[in-house]
Amino acid sequence: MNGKKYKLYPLKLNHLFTRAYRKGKSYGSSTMVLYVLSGRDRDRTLLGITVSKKRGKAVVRNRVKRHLREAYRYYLPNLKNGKLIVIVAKQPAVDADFTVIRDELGYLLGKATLLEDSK
RNA sequence: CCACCACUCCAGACAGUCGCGCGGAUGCGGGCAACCGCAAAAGUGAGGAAAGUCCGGGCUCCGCAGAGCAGGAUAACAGAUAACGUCUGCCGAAGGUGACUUCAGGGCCAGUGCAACAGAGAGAUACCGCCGCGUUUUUCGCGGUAAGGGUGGAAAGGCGAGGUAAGAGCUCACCGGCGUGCAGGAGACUGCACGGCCAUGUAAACCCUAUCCGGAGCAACACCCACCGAAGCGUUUUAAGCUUGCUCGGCAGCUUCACGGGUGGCAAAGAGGCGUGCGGCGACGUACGUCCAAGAUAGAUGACUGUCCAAUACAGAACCCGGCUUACAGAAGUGAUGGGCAA
RNA sequence: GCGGGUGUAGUUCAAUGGUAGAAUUCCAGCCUUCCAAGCUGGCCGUGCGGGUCCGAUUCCCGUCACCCGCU
Repeated sequence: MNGKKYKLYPLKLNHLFTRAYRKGKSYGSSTMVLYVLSGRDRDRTLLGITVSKKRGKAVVRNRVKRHLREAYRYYLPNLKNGKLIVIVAKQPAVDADFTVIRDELGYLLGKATLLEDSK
């Protein structure tokens, strides 16, 4: 961590979500789908998380969102800047263990070449 | 000890590292302005159901809710409450050996409707049968009858006696229902006496009776900065629009399309919790003392490690309260009931 | 968050409180050299749990699922 703070910037605007779905490259695994697009801001990478109401009730959706956010935070120090990332949770993510979600997210981020020199 | 009943309470704890929302001492920067951005110390951060949105309020606006009709809700009685469809007590009914539990529990003796099929007949009857008379070999015809058979969820109030050709509330006793009177009770109701009458079921069928209800909802609404668009109707009687579904009455604006941002509302404090005293069978009221810090706006609680533990179920605040209903792993406690054993 | 609506056969729809029906699908048979079409027959049920009623798709309560409108 070497003392430096890495802040998580949320992606909130609807049109950015729509653009990520339409124009972004997608990478899938069993628990989630990753949409990646180059953003306008060079210094920040924005993260949006989507958990559909079909996945469960409020408690379930919140838990999935927290797991995804925490997993994202785990890779944050090695992440490239200037991207838009949208993570869509799939049904198996509801019952998945956190370590599984973390490993799959790492696999997808590597596949999308978003990680700088992996330590 | 076993079984069962009622009620109360908890909803994993502690430590460490990283992370999130609110908060902003303080510092830096931006904007014409409202204000915004960045860093950040202290402090602080979901529930008993936060849920379903089924009721009742607060609050806000429309508006002046003014009249009538329609419509909706509730339903023994008395109380509690801001209010309620909630709660308490009590009456009645049903269940349980019992502690106790459950009940949409007003009115078909106001009126109307419906009761399929079966059955002779569903508030109106005679199929079989019984009895009498005529005929007479049986049979058949006429009359009487509702005790018996059969059908049905329900069949002329039930049962016994008298009575009769056979029978029948035809008469009588008891019971049930209704009415009147008297007594008790705050009342529902209970008890007793007398009396006409027998009156099927269904009001979660229409309906009647009593009581209550203006409409919309924080995406309400107010303010600030920017923008000040288009079309249609109306301001003239009508028509159209809004006001409640309709009529009268009222309003001067209304409808459709297009369309930025921020602040307040909104959060530490109220019909608040706990304790004690007093009043009340109780719901609850009252006096005193004491306690209280979520406030997001794509929406904050997670990850890892260790210890303890019987174990973590149902589940995430979105203007705020009082209830109801539904979901739920378990843990703890209090009181009562029935049975067994021992003293 | 608020307001409103709908659940009937695999599908699209009916049904005054009185045996849940039609079309289509599917299956079997007939017809045909075979297939299609046609003809005949059959299978398939009221979202779920209670209540009222003699009897509930229908009436009442609860619950679940789905859909629509309002930023």
